[in-house]
Amino acid sequence: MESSAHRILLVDDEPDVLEFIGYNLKKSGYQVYTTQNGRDAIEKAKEVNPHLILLDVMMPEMDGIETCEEIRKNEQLHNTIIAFLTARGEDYSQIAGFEAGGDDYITKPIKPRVLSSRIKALLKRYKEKVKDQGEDETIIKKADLTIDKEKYLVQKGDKDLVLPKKEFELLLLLISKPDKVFTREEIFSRVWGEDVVVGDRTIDVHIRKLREKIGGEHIKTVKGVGYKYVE
Amino acid sequence: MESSAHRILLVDDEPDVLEFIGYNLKKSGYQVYTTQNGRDAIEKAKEVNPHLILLDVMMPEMDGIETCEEIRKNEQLHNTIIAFLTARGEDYSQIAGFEAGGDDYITKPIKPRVLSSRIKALLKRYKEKVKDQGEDETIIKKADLTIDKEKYLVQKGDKDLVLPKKEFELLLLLISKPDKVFTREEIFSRVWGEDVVVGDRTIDVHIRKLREKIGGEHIKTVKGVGYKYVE
DNA sequence: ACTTAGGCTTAAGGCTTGGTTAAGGAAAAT
DNA sequence: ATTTTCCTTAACCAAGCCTTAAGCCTAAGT
Repeated sequence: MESSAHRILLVDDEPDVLEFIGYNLKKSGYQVYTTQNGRDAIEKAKEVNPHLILLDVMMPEMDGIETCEEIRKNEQLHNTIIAFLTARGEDYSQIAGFEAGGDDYITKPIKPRVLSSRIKALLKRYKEKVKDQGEDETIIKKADLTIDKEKYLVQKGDKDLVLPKKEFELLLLLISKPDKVFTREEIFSRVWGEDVVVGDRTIDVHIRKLREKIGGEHIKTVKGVGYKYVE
Repeated sequence: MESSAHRILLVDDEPDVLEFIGYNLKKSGYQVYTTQNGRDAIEKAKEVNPHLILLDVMMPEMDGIETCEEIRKNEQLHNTIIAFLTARGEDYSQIAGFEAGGDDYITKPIKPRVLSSRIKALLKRYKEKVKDQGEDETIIKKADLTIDKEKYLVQKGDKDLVLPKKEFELLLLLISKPDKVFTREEIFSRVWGEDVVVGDRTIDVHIRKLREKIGGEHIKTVKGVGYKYVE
């Protein structure tokens, strides 16, 4: 029973808080882990792969923001939901929190009832997040194309193609939802990342190379909107 | 591009504030509408159905709280996020604000960077709110028409039509409220954006092309007023 | 019947947007 | 250190969407 419950990692430097919140979470049926600082938190997170991390912002040595950024760097923990705990009135940290990749923000003092419903909502979101990416499948087949995420390999018919990273990821994105039009913005943010800035023509060039390799009929342009993959 | 961006309605009695914040929001890619008092705000809100309303608390005649309560009475605007703008230190108004149905509370003076990340978070919340209720549908069906926002595709009967961007968005707008008459102003503001200026005949031409493609019987002209979609 | 207001139609150009190519720099492989 | 591959940029080109302009049509008012 325990192992099927949701795992929550609780991080705060004050033992009283750990005690109090931890007790309430356990009572609600969660599997609770605790640490008292950021560094241990990262270790523990890698170890137990929690569904949700509750992270105090104000901690000595390594604060919550920093810890969050560190956690976000870990591929394995990509789906983990992170929520910050903070004292009322620290507006500033809220902003930093979202920028660091946090998903929510809970102000202390914490009322158990509030916390519990908030966490329920967060875990619901977790499920959706995971479902959206859905197919963790390493192999995708579409028409005459076979894509192997793990091996970074694409087969067209019976020919093997080796695509460079950017081209591969672009293809993967488009093919993940056939017929859906991806805007340039979407493509940038999913393939290049939020804060990388590259010129407008960069996508075109990659699209062109893809068309060259997998056949132009599959990738269609919707002018003024974006690109899509069709069978 | 315009109509697919998030719409923000900004309400403040000081033109300077409208100018400053408005400029920054536009730069961040939002579609911005402004009014200088509560009564106009309610009108504008009904018209453009914004995702987010930024509402100054201190305004002559009808203050932000009152405006908020009024807006909350409107069923159509039930999903709209409302955030208050207020000078630091007016703590009492914060409580009143939440009681009136506000979702957040932003203190002036406003730093652009702070505002932008705050708004990003708010709009994220909007999406969840809407998704929970299952709105924001990507597929709309009306009579013999099927419109797929995601695929940017219109099906009439069993024929696939690919509409250019402006035509597509125009159709989307009209069909979003069948039988409602959209004035030319409304259409300009929602499809072209607030600050784009184009001649009067432009809409006619697009309407004509739409009629040509989806059948003239669906789109009716109401002389002197505007256009509407009927079954 | 004439006038006028408002919308319809058409075609032509401008202008936005995407395609193409080549070249230079960065990164990785040898 | 050298070579090769990959990514990005820039310049130019092509396509077609968007807008405009001008004349036509219809309905309503004079």
